[in-house]
Amino acid sequence: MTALVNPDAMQSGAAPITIHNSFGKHDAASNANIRRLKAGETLYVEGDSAPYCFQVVDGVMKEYNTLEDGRRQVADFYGSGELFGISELNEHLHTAEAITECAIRCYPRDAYLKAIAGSPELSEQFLDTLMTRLHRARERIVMLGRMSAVQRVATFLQRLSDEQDTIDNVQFVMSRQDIADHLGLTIETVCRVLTEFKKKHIIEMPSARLFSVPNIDILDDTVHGGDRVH
Amino acid sequence: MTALVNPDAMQSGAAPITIHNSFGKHDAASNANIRRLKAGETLYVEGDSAPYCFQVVDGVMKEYNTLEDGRRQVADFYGSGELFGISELNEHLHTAEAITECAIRCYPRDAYLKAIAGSPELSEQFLDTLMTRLHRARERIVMLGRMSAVQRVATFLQRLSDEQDTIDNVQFVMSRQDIADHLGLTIETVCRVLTEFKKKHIIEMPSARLFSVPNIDILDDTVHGGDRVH
DNA sequence: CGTGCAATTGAAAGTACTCAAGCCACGTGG
DNA sequence: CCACGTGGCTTGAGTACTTTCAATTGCACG
Repeated sequence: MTALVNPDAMQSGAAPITIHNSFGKHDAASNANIRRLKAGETLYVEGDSAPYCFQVVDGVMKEYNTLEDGRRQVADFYGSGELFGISELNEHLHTAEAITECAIRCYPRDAYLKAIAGSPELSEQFLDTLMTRLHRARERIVMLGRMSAVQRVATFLQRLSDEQDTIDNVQFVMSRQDIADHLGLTIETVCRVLTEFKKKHIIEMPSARLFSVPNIDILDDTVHGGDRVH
Repeated sequence: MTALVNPDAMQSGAAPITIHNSFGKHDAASNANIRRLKAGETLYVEGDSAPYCFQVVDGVMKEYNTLEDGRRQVADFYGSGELFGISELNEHLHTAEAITECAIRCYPRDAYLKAIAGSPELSEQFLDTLMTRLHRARERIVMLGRMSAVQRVATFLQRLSDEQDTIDNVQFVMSRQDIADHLGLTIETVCRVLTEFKKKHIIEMPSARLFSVPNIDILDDTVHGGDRVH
């Protein structure tokens, strides 16, 4: 897994959304500086020029788009170790905002690309990251295009559970609104589905920001054909 | 119309879905072989190992996923010049099928990756392709997550029109089913939206597989706030 | 001139959305 | 210490949009 500047970042269990990686040992980090953000603070906005690439050291970030009429679509969430803002051609295509308090490492893009060009190993790592991103994006396309609200929420719960590597007291790091904007639903629908899950004992929710999964298989079924059944 | 291998491919306006490129001059093509597919034929299936990367020489391909219950999601369409099946880590995550008769260049993946590693220029091109794919995917995420059926279809018509670089007699290369599966709609909804557009004179449809756009701006409005208005 | 598949249309049902109100935890100030 | 205001979450009622199911039409082909 990803080792980081700040060894704590990983163990602390603080970072609910996992990983991927990074520059590994290679020390392009030398000329990178750390930026700290409060929850809700914006790192860059859609249309900004993109002189830096970023990596989450600690905390959770989200990247999203806003439509004319104010509807939002959250492209992805990034947790400790993950790179983001890397695939920009010239300008940022999303807005990046801190969900929790964050520490972000900023790599000057030029140096970064040069480092990649110079090292086949680094280059491979980078390609890997990019490909993985593409796969994630495509999974989301399937979800948004062809899955019901119930399936989307169930899938999302799975993801959180996987990333936090537990079944008990999994945290919702982000607000209902963020979840809704990520899943292409409204906040109300997300709520309703969650209470439906509670009623069916698919999950327990000791508080609004925590859930447990008594039986993973049932959640799994829900992700797959679980609704649709009449 | 569709033209071919030859230089024409791009200029002729033949390839209905355009864009992007390829290995350029670099001759990794030397040890690549051409494979011909009939319409409807499958090049690879989700889960296949992925020893090759592909490039459309002529025709149009689609890549899609199938869910347990048979619902499909078309990830993307690829026209002349476009690379596909490139971002696979180990195995194919989609099924690739010919929509029209196709000629496909197949690059052995190893040679291909080696070529990339060896040439910074090639590597850059490849990165570029990958990034552009990611952007496309993310645009689709916004579409699927936050746009109405009307907006999705309008966006799709724009894309076709752009790619074929004309406003008159733009071709639907793919079936209604493919369009529906791409836009996350049903075939019926696609039809209804199209006839709605006809009635509103946003488009004309001399035949089921052709349309013209008398006034681009109206289509544009439709893509943006055009519905939602009460 | 059938046959068969693709596209279109209609009617009914369902799912998710909108708008609106209620709830709850928490922090502030009286 | 408790009333009050705030923000995030939940619930309810009604509606709008899409889907589902079921025909029907259109068109290419033998």
